[in-house]
Amino acid sequence: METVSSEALAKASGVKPTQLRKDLAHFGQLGTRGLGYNVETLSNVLGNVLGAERLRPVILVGVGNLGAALTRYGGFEKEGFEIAAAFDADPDRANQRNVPFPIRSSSEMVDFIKENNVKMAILAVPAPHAQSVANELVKAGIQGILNFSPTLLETPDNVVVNSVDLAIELENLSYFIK
Amino acid sequence: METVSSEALAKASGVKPTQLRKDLAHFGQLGTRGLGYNVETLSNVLGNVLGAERLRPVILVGVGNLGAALTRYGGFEKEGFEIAAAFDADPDRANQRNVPFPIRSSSEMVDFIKENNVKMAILAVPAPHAQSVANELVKAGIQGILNFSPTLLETPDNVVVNSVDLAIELENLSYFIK
DNA sequence: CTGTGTGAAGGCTTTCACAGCC
DNA sequence: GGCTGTGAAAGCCTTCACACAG
Repeated sequence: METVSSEALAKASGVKPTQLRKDLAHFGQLGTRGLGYNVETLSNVLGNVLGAERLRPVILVGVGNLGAALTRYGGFEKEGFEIAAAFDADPDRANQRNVPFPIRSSSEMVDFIKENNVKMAILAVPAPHAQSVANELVKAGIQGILNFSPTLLETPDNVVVNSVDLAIELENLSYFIK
Repeated sequence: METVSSEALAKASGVKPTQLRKDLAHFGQLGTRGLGYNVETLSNVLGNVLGAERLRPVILVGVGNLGAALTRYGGFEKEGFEIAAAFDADPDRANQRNVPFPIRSSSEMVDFIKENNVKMAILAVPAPHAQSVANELVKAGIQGILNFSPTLLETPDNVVVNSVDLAIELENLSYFIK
């Protein structure tokens, strides 16, 4: 399969063909009229746009129930992310959750971030600690935080936060039912 | 604290005061000019809107890494949801994850949904099984699915799907970094 | 003839400005 | 005077219609 149409891509991703074309047009003239998009070219361009050409290191902070599940999740590698290290305030407790790699003490976190030039962190600590840990992350040079705690994080403008609140996601659903 | 201003609520939730007022106005004349919103009244009205006045039962389907973490997550009760039951294709394997309540076999799922009039399901099965399990859920009467598998679920129009793809959430973040 | 790229139109959401009520 | 409710304006995103290239 050499080429693919906006129609096929749209169906696969659940949007309308025009939408997809408009969006792709943002990144240049990617398609060929009458033919569609060259699969390899498109894949490369999007890879660049998303920064997926290299394996991007991410750290996990907080190895409780959810954090431990994330280490075993496996879906991140597929998208080009690698959990470079996991940190917990109590590594011994966290190590009992048979996580596939060693868990370090939070005290080593800042140094690790700086030494390995890590830019992204997954934050899965209890809500009361989320803000203070986020502050540490920011100070250490983290630029993006995927936040799983039900907290509104305050960060400088140059730090991006993406929050996933599982209870709120259920609430969203619930609103539309009956 | 009897009343609260749109400004205070806005700061707490990370939106602008005008935004918040416009949104609340959708549900009627909730505030008092010059005073703000009565906390109790507002809480009751929003509770009704969101259907939070009663504990809404939800079932969990798929008790793997992520599913098990969700059972221990605890944040759902706070929003008025109760995991009424958990199902897995292999309950024995799943039971080893020390989940706080018994896990039933998938074969009992459809009956349970019908008997208990369950309307919402959390779907945390491996991607290859997501669609077929979703089909079963829909047939049994489920109206809302919180989908954690990286799959585009096909469902009838009267069934609402809210998908959370953890890898994509990281990807979103990544796009904004450097 | 097929299927992309794109200006224009349309629709939706946010913000503004201020009238109106406590 | 303080703070909500709301029409109007602005901004943003989606959809349409079609020109144009292969």
